[in-house]
Amino acid sequence: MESRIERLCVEKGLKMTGQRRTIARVLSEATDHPDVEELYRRAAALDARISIATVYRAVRLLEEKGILERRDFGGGRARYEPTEHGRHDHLIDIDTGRVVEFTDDAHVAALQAIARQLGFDLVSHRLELFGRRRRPATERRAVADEARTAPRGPAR
Amino acid sequence: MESRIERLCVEKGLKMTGQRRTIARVLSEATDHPDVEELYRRAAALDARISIATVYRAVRLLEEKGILERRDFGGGRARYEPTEHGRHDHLIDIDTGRVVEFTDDAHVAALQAIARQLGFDLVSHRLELFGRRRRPATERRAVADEARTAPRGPAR
DNA sequence: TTAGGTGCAAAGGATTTGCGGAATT
DNA sequence: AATTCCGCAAATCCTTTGCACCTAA
Repeated sequence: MESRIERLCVEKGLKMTGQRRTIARVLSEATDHPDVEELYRRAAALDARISIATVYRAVRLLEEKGILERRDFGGGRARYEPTEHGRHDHLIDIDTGRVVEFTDDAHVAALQAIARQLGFDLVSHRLELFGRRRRPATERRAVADEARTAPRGPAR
Repeated sequence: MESRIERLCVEKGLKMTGQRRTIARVLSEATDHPDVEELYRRAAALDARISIATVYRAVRLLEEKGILERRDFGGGRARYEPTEHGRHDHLIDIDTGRVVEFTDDAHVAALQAIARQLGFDLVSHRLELFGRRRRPATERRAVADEARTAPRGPAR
């Protein structure tokens, strides 16, 4: 069967080789935000005759075509996700690196106002929250006690 | 005279060499967000016997000491600015690359609420706006007309 | 004196690219 | 058949590091 990303590739007039089909499938099935290395691993598991250079070329091409979006969550490597129509931002768990998506419709208007105030039209924005998982109530009390003694500064 | 950053270095117990003093001065005088290459250029102009490796080592050290903050505005290279107490975010002019700072105190509470709702405590965040300079009123009308005909999508 | 800094050049990690051969349209 | 793509290895770009030599404290 034809994956969603593959369909988009065809619409854009891209030549569909076996490798590209595999990469498209991996991307279509991904629910996370894999980096190139990870995409390569997943693609190679389905078809061993794929090189990482091809993966790099594919994500670059798909980004140019607007099918993929490149993200940078720190850590030096780019991460990718399929372009969606519903805009969303990301919260990164600083302990595990896990990424949670959320929508912030309520804020876009506020951001536009800020930009306008500075003399700009808002074209796009990047909002990332870095957080730490909250513990259950009992444990949370202990954490609060600890914090009162030695408050931790903002991390990064 | 002793620059502001140099004073902070001394407070942190760093050994003040000639190179480091020069870099501290360049940083103290910067009002923008230079990358390492640019810092190197400015420092070398004051003291030719500085190597770029030293600049890399200095910014890394100063970041660890909390004197500098590393920024990533895309483009592959890190950019630096002195740590300030008033928290601020950035608006990047997509046409010129110029960076404008603004404060967003009003939003922090809202961001905390979002994080909590997702089960996290907010540790820090990154907010960047990408915008385009607004034109004067007469010209703006023309732009609006144009937009009504062919609305432009969110850029990147 | 000595712990820490510096320059240089080599090493690293992520990403791109030149090239001859291969697969798609 | 023409165009586009692929694998491989070499090349690039930004950043870090090993080593032998300085220098602030």
